[in-house]
This record gives sequence, structure tokens and C-alpha cells, in this order.
Amino acid sequence: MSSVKKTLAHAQAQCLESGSKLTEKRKVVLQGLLQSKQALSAYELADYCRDELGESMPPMSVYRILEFLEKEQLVHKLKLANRFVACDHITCDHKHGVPQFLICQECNRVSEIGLKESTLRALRQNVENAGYKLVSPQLEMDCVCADCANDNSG
Amino acid sequence: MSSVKKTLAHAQAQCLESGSKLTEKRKVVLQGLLQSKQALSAYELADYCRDELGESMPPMSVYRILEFLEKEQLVHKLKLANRFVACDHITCDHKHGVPQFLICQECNRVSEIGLKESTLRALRQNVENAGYKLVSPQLEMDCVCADCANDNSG
DNA sequence: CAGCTAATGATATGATATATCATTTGTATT
DNA sequence: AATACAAATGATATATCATATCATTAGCTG
Repeated sequence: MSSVKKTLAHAQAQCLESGSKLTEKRKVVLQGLLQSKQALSAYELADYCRDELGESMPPMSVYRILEFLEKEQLVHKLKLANRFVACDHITCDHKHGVPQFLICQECNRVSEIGLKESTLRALRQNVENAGYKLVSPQLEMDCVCADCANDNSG
Repeated sequence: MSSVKKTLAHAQAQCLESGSKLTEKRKVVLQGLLQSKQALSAYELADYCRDELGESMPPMSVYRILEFLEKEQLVHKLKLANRFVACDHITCDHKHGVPQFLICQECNRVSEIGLKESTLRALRQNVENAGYKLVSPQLEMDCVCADCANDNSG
């Protein structure tokens, strides 16, 4: 069983558990996002599903499905890039904290990291000192991944 | 001299120094952003200039002017909100580091803060551990400001 | 004032996203 | 199987943010 297949099976089980269903279409969308290994816009993802997975789908359906997948925490929306990524931890069984994202500006590759608790605490303190309340500590950071950094220097 | 007027004068001087010009139109755009005390989209800002400052301007010009003001570091673009804010430190004379932004989801008010050096360092370390390189430590965070938090609770 | 450059205006178009209504599919009940 | 209901998907229109390009105007310089 491929890694993607395994992840999809896991996702399906997770949905069942939460009382929802990972339909065929939803599965295809999630598969596309998993396979592409990139952050994709809804429109790009619709193209990917059509071209690579042979499943044509109107972009509006992709949006709706992404919304569903987000609620199921199988997908994250990256506001910084206006793109979506598959959650990096679908096959993990333990609950995760709020994720932080490193987005490669060059290739849209994304890494999901967990900041150290101490760093988060410091951040929160900085914010509260300014009289604000952090709604979501989901940080998104403009980065360059190791591969792209090498390409540029070489 | 009002605070806004003072800031505009300061901005004008700063432009002269850098060999550029704060034209009338540019001044109006900056004034709009300063007065509104909010993050505004280019289109919203065009409306604001027309309605509140009596200076009609095509949105495309506003985009161009915002680009100029950004280069002069008089304005920041917030990717998280797809909006623009006036720099909080125009009237300061010393150079500032890369800013971080707290964006109120309710009212689009924005606070520009400087994270403590230690926090930034920790953040950078977290990112490098993941094999990425931070392009810009300009963080943007979804928050709720004190006023809106009160409104909601009250 | 001729000629150049910078700034602005106008238009077209692309990209991301939301709202709404119609249709289809799946499921439960009789 | 037939009906009825709810969930999922399709289709269309439109809003919102943004870029590209060419035309026009304003301001400066010799």
C-alpha cells in the first residue's frame, strides 16, 4: 500500500469516527493534495485532479470539498499563499497543537512544524503586551526550502 | 498641526531625502490610510479617498501609489488580510527592524509590534531546524483587539 | 518650447473566492 | 420497490484582489 493510499485510508477512518463521510470526490481532492506535495490553489487542484487523476471537477466543488476537509482537519488553508495543503499528520494518532507553516516562496513546498512551547509562550506574551489577543497561533512564514536555496546558489 | 499632517510632512521629507517625491496623489493615499486607522484594500482606499478626502482616483493608481509607498517604507502590505496599513513609525527617526503585525479580525485595526530579539531568535532556530530559511520575519497574526474583545463579551 | 522622464489615467484581463439555486445521490421508512 | 428526506455535487453568477499594458498628462531640463 502506497504512502498516499495509506494516508487516505487513515483519513477515511477518521471521518467515519467523526460521523462524516470521505466520499469518492473528497478522496480524489485529498489525494491530489497529498500527491502534489505542494500548496495548491483550489483552481490548481481542480486542474491536477483532472489531469493527473482523471477526475474532472468544477472548481467550486473543490472549494466546498476543501472546506469539508479543513473542518475534518485533513487540510489546512494557508492565507499567506492563498493555497491549501494536506495536513502533515493525518496518519498520526495523537492530537496535535496548532500548526505553524513554512512556505517556500519558490516552489510552494510547505513544511508543517510545531513551534516549541516556550517560543509560542513568548510570542503570546509579546502580543498580549500590545493589548491584543491571539485568535490563532497558526503562524505562516515566508521561507525558502533547502532545495531551492541550493538551486539559487549553484 | 494635526498628527496626520505632521506625519505627512515627515513622510515628504523622508521621500526628498531618498531622492523621490511625495506627490499630491501619493499624499492623499497616504493620508487616507493614516486617517482610516485600519488596514484597507486598494479598492477600499480608493473609495475612502473619494468619499472622505474628495480626491477621486482609479483603484489601479492606488495600487501603483501603494507600491511606491511600500518601497519608501511608509506603508506595509499585509498578506494575511490582503490589505495595506500605514507604517506606525513614520515619525520616528531611528531605523526599525522588520515589523510584526497584529491584525484584528473584527475591525481590521492593526498594531505593529517589534518582537523581542530573543523571541525572533527562537523562531528562526525553529525554522532552521526544519531545513528552511526564513525569507522575511514579517509575521502577521490573526488577533482580536481589546475593544472588539470587550464588545463581544459585553 | 522641444524633448525627455516620471506620474497618472484607462482598459482589459487574470486569479482567488463566495453565494445561490438546481440536480443528483444516498439513506431511511413504509 | 416507492416515497420522502437529507447530503453532496453541479452550474452559474458575481464579488474581490491584483497585474499588465498602452495612452495621456505633468513636470523638469537644455
